[in-house]
Amino acid sequence: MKKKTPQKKRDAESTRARIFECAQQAFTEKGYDGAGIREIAACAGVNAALISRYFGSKQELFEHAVLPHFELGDLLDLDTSAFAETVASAYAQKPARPHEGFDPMIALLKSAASPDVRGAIAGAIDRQIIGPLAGKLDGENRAQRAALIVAWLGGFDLFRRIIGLSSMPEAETEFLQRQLEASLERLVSGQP
Amino acid sequence: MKKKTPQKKRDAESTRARIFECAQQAFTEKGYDGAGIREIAACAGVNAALISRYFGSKQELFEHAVLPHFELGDLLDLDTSAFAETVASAYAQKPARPHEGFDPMIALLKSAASPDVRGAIAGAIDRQIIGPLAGKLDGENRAQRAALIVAWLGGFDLFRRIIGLSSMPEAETEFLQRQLEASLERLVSGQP
DNA sequence: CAGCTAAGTCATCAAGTGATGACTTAAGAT
DNA sequence: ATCTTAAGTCATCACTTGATGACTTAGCTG
Repeated sequence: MKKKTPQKKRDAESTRARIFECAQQAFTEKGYDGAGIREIAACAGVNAALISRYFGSKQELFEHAVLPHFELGDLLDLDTSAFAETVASAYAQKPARPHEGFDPMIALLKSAASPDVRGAIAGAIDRQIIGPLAGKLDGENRAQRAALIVAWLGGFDLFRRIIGLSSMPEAETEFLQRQLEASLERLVSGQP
Repeated sequence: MKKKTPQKKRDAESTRARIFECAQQAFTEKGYDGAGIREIAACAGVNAALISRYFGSKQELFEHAVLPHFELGDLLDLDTSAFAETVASAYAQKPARPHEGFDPMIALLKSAASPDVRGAIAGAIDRQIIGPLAGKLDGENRAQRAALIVAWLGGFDLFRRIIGLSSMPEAETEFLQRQLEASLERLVSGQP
């Protein structure tokens, strides 16, 4: 949680961008409840009141800074056969414990308990992840299978990278990846 | 969050029990950060100061009231073949949205972001769940597989019952159960 | 340079946090 | 009946939280 680029003064656009970056990082580190407006403002080199002025409320800041980044991105371009392998590899290789920088999944998991943003989070996931992902799948119960994929990956990140279970450490990458991949494969293919 | 049994006066033991119940319920509903000491005290019909006196700190209250209930219970008696089916059925049939009463898994998930208790949670899971569960399993990588089972169930509960994804509603019990069971089966048996 | 507008700051509010030490009071023992 | 000890209360501290309205100041335009 340090200051970013040395701010050239009075440039609303870049100030806004700095606030975004700092908010993303803070929400990733501490979750919605844990991150304070003043802390974010300090990181951005700005007075806390400005954040309220720009975004109206902490809640809206979260919604603008974090929620839009719930997305599949490149993953959408993969064909279904490569999907499970690619995603499993990506998740298993994320660093196990100290995550620095913006990670939307971590920010989501750490903020899920806060009633202020829980609804918006659910909506964003449904719209921006489950929907598109379900669209890629074939067979039956696509939306449910998409949701289960998200839940599986979320649980993985939560217990490995946030709670930090000692049985899921850095070292075990390959084994974890294989297990993750096998379950994803099932959900992607939709076999009974 | 209502008052419980009408307190007969000056019975330390029953007061302690009332505080425990209220704390369990409050932590389940709002998580560690969201639940306040005064709120819990009010529910127990007791002054907030008493809680500090009894337990020293909110953190210790959480550790005594919630953590000991992370346990497998009856599940430990099942043979491995029945395990996946039983657990999948139990999890799929939990009510999807408004959970009332103490649910250790929900309390855990909602409190995982709080640095005050994260470490203790990790320890409790490792000791009280992963350990015993790994002991039941055969084959290789038992602890890792046990951890993945917990992560899978945790993710399921988190996205279905806390975040409330619209694709995992009450109705879909059977389908979700089948998917859950299939993945658990793999992790339990340890096949590649 | 003058002046206007947007960018940013300041002081402050009201509410709520967990925690503490000194107090009161009820219940059981003598 | 009194006395002691434990059970419970009260007032309060020191802080933090998000939010607001009035203020200052920088930078562009004419």
